[in-house]
Amino acid sequence: MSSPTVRETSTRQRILDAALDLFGSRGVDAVSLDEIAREVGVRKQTVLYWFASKDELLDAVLEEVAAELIVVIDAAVRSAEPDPLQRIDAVVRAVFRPAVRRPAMLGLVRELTRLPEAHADRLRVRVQPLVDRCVEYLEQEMDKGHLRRADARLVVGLAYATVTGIATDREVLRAVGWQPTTSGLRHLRDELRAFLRAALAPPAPI
Amino acid sequence: MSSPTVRETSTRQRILDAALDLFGSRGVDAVSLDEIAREVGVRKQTVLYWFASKDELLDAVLEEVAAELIVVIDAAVRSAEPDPLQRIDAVVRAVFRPAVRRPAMLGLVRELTRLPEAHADRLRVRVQPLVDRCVEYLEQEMDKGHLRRADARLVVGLAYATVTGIATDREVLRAVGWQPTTSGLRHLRDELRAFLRAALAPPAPI
DNA sequence: AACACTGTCTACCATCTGGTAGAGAGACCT
DNA sequence: AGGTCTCTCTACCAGATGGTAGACAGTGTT
Repeated sequence: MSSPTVRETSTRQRILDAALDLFGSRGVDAVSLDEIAREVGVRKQTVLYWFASKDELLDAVLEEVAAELIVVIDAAVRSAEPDPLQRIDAVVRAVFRPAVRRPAMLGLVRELTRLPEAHADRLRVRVQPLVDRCVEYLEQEMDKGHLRRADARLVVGLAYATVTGIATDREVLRAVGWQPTTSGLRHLRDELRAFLRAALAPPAPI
Repeated sequence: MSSPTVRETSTRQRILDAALDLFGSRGVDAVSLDEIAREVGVRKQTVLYWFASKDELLDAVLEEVAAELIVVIDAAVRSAEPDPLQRIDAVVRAVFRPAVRRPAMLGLVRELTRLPEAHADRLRVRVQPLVDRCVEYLEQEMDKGHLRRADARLVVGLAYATVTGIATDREVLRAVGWQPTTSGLRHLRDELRAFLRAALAPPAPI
């Protein structure tokens, strides 16, 4: 099909990347095809050549987000420690860097709520198995007493909300006086880990 | 000035309300003045009569959000128990209902990150004192050993992110199979409270 | 009766939006 | 050389957007 000729940073891919960043950081409706094209250094009609419509472009972007999210999280989940708290910690560490570096990514996930259901479903369906696996795992560990007893489904949602919120809501961090320096980043990550660990740990440790 | 003649739901106020809901739920850029006007049952030019421009309307909306947020949170903070965990619990309970009932409210706060700084500042400046007071309070309680020792500023940010995220990210809740029924709501609220309590409680209780 | 003020409206306008039609340049194939 | 295919472009277009100008009706005020 559209197998690349030489460079892998094909026009198509560059459009996808630019669209992800713009959609995620400023909102889908607020970003015009002209703007995406300008960002890539190309005309709007070139964008429409690769993606028949804005809708189709958005679908492709969501597909990419799903793929990246799945890769990052799945890898972290698999290669982690046996202790659930450490395993969760590994996921947070793995997610944190890309999330803060590229807030558009999670920003786009957040954007889902504002999108027509058809689009939202496209991403949700892909991520769903991952969520279900997480829930199942948490339930097992709760049963074993390794995690605080709670509704595993909602705990997944709550933990996700915490991570996403802190990674995307820059204004909130500004309001509490946080600075986006390197050490600030590390500090934030560590506090986030401690926060989640405390929220998930069983009430009476060992 | 624009003191209402008879009904308090003046055109101006109805425009503000509609704008808040639309801006907050769908994004500022994605909502047109025509749409707001249609929602109110009036022509676009009437909107522009009350607010000279979309920017000015947005400013007024942000001002209203700030006022409401401050009232709700401040009241909960003041009228609460002496124990910090119970006090936090009271705040969560107080914020939760309006937040879930009118997600546009917190949605608009989230929207700040996407807005020009001038607008973001307008709200942040108003909420800042409240944040500072919260931080100070948490620090005191941490010193007394009533709360888990942590960076109080970031803890405020994290707790806020959790509440806002769970209240506004409907898609996430759908993904974990949550249903917006009455009992579902209560259940969600209780899990949220337990989650935050665990995240903030000191490691060795009593 | 004349006037001014208030609030809503109709009539426009320049600009931007997503999208169509099709030209043109280069690469590849025969 | 001729033809086809791939990719990017210019030229448009219909509709929406934020905003201006000003008409018009109702309500006091004098």
